[in-house]
Formats: sequence, C-alpha cells, structure tokens
Amino acid sequence: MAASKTSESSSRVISTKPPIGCALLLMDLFRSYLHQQRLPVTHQREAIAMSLFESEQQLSVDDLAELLRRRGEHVGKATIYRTLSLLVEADLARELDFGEGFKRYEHQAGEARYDHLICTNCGRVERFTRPAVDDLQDEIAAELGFFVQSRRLEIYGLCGRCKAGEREIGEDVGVRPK
Amino acid sequence: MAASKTSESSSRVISTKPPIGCALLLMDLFRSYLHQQRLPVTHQREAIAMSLFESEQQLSVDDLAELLRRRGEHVGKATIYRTLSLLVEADLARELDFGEGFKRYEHQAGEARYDHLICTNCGRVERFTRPAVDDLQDEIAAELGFFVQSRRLEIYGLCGRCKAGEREIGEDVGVRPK
DNA sequence: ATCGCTGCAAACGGTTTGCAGGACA
DNA sequence: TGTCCTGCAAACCGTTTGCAGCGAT
Repeated sequence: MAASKTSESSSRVISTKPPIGCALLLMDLFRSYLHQQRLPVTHQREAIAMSLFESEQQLSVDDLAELLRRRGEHVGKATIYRTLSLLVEADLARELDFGEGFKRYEHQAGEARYDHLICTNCGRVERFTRPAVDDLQDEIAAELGFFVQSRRLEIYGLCGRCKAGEREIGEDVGVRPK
Repeated sequence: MAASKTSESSSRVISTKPPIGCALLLMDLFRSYLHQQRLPVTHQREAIAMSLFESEQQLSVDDLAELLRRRGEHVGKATIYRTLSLLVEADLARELDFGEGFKRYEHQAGEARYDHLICTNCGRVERFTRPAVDDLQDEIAAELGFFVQSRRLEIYGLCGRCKAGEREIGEDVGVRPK
C-alpha cells in the first residue's frame, strides 16, 4: 500500500558526469567558508562536498555513502550528515524532500534555485527555473501579505519515458506522490 | 541550529470554528467510502474524521490526539494513523509536510486542492488556490514532457503580523524553511 | 458468528548525539 | 598542543506493525 521507504535509493543510477569546473569552483567556496568559520578543512569534508558537487543528481545520504565507498573512501554517515549541514549553512547545497522518507541534497551556486519535476514511476528528477514562477509567487505573497523567504514547487507525474510505457507502470522507486 | 523536532506542535492554537455543514457533508462521504469498501464505521473513525473535518487547520497526529482527548475521547495514535490513511485513500484528506519532522493533514473536498503559504516565525498557514498556478504547472510539464499527477507549492516567509514585528523574530515554531 | 478494528507496546528507520581516539592549524 | 573532527554505537522520535481482545455488521 504505502510505498516502501526504500533507503535503497541506490538502485537508481548514480552517475558523475557534469561540469568539473563548476565542482572545483564550489570546492573553493566551501573551503573559503570553512576558513572564514575557522573550521578545519578535513579530507572527509572535501570528499563529501566533491561527491555532491560532481553529481547533477539529488543524492540521499546513502547515495553519498555508496558513492564515497566506491571511491575507496570510508566515511561514517554521521560525518556525511554533519558535512551536509555545513554545506546547507554555507548555501552551497539544498535539502530536498520528495516524500520518500528520507532527505536528498543537491548542490547550488549562489542565487540560483531550482524547482523540480519528479517522475513517480522511475524517480527521475528534472530541475527547471522559470521567472514566471517567481513572479507568480511574489504576486500571491504580496496579495496575502507575506514576505517571501523561500519556496518549494514540486510537480509529480510521469516523465516522457514512463508516459510512453518504456517502463512498467507501478515499478516502485519509493517516490510517493501527494 | 536545526529546528528542534517539536512534536509539541500543540503549542499552536487549535481552534474548531468553521463550516459545520461542510464537516457533516464530508462525514457522509467518509461513511459512504467505508460502506463501499465494506469496512466498519467505528466510533473512533467517526471521531477522528470529524475532528479533522471541523478544523480549518493543518493538524499533526499529536494535534488530533490532543483534540480528541479534550473531547473526552481516548483514541490510540496507531488508530489515528490508520484512519488518516483511510481518509487520504478516500481523497477526503491530504498529507502535508512542512519540514517540521512530522506530517500534517488537512481535509479536502473533491477536486479542490490548495497551495500553502507558511510563516516561518509563527507557523501560521494560509491556503490559497490560483488558476494561474495550474496553468503555469501545465505549461512547464508539457514543455518538459511530463504528465502531471499532483503538485506541491509551498511559499515560506513571514506573515503580515510577524513581518510587522508583532512577534519576536526567532520564536521557534519548528517550521524549517528550505 | 465473523471479520476487521483497537490499543498497547515493540519494532522500524532516518537522523542526531555522546564519547574516546585522531587530525588539522 | 589545543581544538575540532571522525567513527561507532546508542539515543531519538515519528511512524508502522504484531497481537490479544473487542466491536460492527
């Protein structure tokens, strides 16, 4: 009935393709942040941050642990949680919750924020940015007297492939639509 | 640092003001659903559903337990969880997650869906509906090849009162902005 | 009478925390 | 050399589940 809380989200492909330059830039920002806070730049912190910065996916703590293990790094989950908190504080990462029973994280650079489309069948996540969303949000907030700090827009549905029936409908990936 | 997982969300005022007629209508729908599923209409189920239907707020399981206790009803939390699942299946309630560490629930009637503005200072929640949001969502989904099943739009910020400084900024209500 | 429900308490699972030993500056 | 970190395991806490007894149909 209820989608199983698959912390085995690792069944999803975890690739490490994207903009290496971007990752290095983010690493510098992270190191600067640590210096500024007078916190040590440890090997583990660098490894965790780099893994997140190199991925264009939304990673769970288990995903990160798996990714690091494959690189031959042994990092405790407690350290991963603690480092992710630092990255969020430094505004270099964002915490996401797609209702799977655990959190995911994605890197972010500066002012850029994304909204998400999540496939409830295969778990694919598509990020997008749309000025129109910001405008509409501001309009609504103004009308109801709110001062906006952040927002969260998630659209759940079937991605192109799943819509076309490339995968069996019902293949459970732990994503629970609202 | 991290907002404490205050399951003591009951510190928030829980009132029971709104449309009684609507609540009774929803009760009938719930009873119909149970009959249709050949499930017993028990006293506990009616009490839990009624409490949710009579409230215009987003209630946690603890809120509901508290509300029921005040009415002199002793209902186990397991039963509340189980009944809420039924209400969600029957499409008479919606599960919400504002990042507090626990779920909230609000009743819903038929096709009506709401988006939310959440005050990160006092916890106030304002529901709203905007056709423009649906339009924009459809446009984005179409462009990215998705078939929409549901969505979630939450705007976090300061409500009119908190913006005006009526409450001390920083008063922690357990709502964690993204 | 027969299911299915209910309450209790134990189990579960993601996240947090305490602590002894180790690493950065 | 002192401070902060790390890993482990235990604690935490919202939620789920197993089970014996009760209630709805």
